[in-house]
Amino acid sequence: MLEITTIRQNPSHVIERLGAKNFDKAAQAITDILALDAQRRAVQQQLDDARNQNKTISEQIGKLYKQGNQQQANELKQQVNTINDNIRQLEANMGSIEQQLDAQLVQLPNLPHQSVPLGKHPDDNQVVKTSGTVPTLHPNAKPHWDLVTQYNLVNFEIGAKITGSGFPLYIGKGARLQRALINFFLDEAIAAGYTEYLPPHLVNEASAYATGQLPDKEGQMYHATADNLYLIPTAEVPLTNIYRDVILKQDELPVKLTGYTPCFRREAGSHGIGTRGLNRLHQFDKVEIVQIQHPDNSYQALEEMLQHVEGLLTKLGLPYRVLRLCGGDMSFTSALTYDLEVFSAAQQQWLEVSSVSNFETYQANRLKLRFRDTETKKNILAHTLNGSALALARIVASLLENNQTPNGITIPQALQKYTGFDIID
RNA sequence: GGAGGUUUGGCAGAGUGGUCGAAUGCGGCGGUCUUGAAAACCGUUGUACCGAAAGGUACCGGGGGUUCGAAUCCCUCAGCCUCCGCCA
Repeated sequence: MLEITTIRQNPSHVIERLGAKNFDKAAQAITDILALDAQRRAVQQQLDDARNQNKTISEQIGKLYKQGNQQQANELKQQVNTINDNIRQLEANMGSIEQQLDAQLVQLPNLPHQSVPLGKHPDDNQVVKTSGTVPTLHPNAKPHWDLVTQYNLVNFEIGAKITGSGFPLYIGKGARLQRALINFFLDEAIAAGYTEYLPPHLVNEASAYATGQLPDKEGQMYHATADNLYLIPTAEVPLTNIYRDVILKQDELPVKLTGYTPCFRREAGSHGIGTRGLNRLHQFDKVEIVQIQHPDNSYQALEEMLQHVEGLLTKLGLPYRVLRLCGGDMSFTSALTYDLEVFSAAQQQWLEVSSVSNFETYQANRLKLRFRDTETKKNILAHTLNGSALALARIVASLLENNQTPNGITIPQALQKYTGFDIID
């Protein structure tokens, strides 16, 4: 959520930046918000005054009772009753204003960073780098959804029988490859200074709200209604919520966390081309990296995280490209996002395997995640960042496709000590 | 799932209706003393909102209620602890 002070101090800048994110009616929204903000402050002043009167007189009543002066005390009670009627009205007023203000603020997306390219569609994303070479496949090369059947690595039909479509069943070397990738990614993150966590896979409403899944993306999460818990769509939610309502010491920054979790996404309404096989699932595995940073360092940290993910792809020998997302394609909560896509040679398609974002203070504001500035002694909202490092299913898809040979599918060198085998045949 | 207990500031721990935002201790920060450190002593030490400031308001697990007045009484929800049941 944007900070009200930012809006108050520089409304025209906010409107301009919201425009860069293709947010309609930014000017109207900001006008409404400023009006509500002014109302809120005026009403609060009145409320504070009224409460002060209540307190002062109540103290007097206490003293009068001690002196045994019942009659005068009763007179004052009448006065307080009138004040209390006023307080009740002001409170109701205040509640409604705050509700409206909150409803408006929650609808504002984060402001995009200056370097974010303008645009509305994925075509407007900027390719900032392309790396690695696309392999030349043999004549009988197949897309991964055929390979997994040929080598009995994944069975979608049985997954569908057990649960439903989009819940694959990994088998034998297919399952071991998943496990190997998870361990590889976690070890790499630990080596880069991240602390490993194994968080809960269901979260409560407050957590989902704090990282921005609620209220915007309600329908995209699985909801366990009996207990009002949500299945996590990404480890970002539990990992970032570790630091909800926390005030860090400045020297505790940066905080670097990593964790593996399965991720659950309803992906309501998305079917068809580009969703075959492992390309798009309701459940997939992912290792996430999260950083909590001083505002001065967050963009440098973003570049480091990008490099970390690039390093993983390089070690796996996968051709990839880095996109800087345009305003229209970025997530609601992000200020700057890099997407990393690998080229899956048999389906001749770029697959998004990672998204690395700086949220600046947008999440921290909802989380109430701050640090105490050693100089000014003030509590300042921290910057939060996260990235996939990496999402497994699509990595598996491209590994299988790109590394297939007439004799089997080869395992990248870096992964072999984790898999315990070097070929799937 | 059943029964009981508990939830107060960074931590420990008082407070059971009237200057309580909250005693005291520990910890933290600043200072005196010291060659330096420790000890001792003195001071200071929660968060948020409104306000130019003075100052004001809210917060004692969350929400609601009673009262002129609630950390304190009532209702309700949640967390933690103990015992029982069930169970990987």
